[in-house]
Amino acid sequence: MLRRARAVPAGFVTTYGDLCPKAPRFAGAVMSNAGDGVPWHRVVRADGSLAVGERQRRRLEAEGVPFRGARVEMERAWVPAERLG
DNA sequence: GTGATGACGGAAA
DNA sequence: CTTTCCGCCATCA
Repeated sequence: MLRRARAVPAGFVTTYGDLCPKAPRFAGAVMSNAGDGVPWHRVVRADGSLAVGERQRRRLEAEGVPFRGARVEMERAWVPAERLG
């Protein structure tokens, strides 16, 4: 799970549901626990909205993640967890 | 063992 | 498109 999160390249994002389809909430809890060492900012909700806050958005924009209003353009930035490895 | 909660997701109105 | 409601599995009190 965390392995996938780490495999997400800069400029792209994945979703909690991708990392843990059976318990997406659990994925979030794990990320929080993981803290640093994982690009947690590249993990967003399935609809592209952010879960953490402004901090996350800044990081994503800095990496060139396309935004549409308050949400990420999943069509462009979403990389399915399956493709990570 | 039980009940409540959460960095979520999908369906319905 | 937005707002509501229920289900999911693991943790914690």
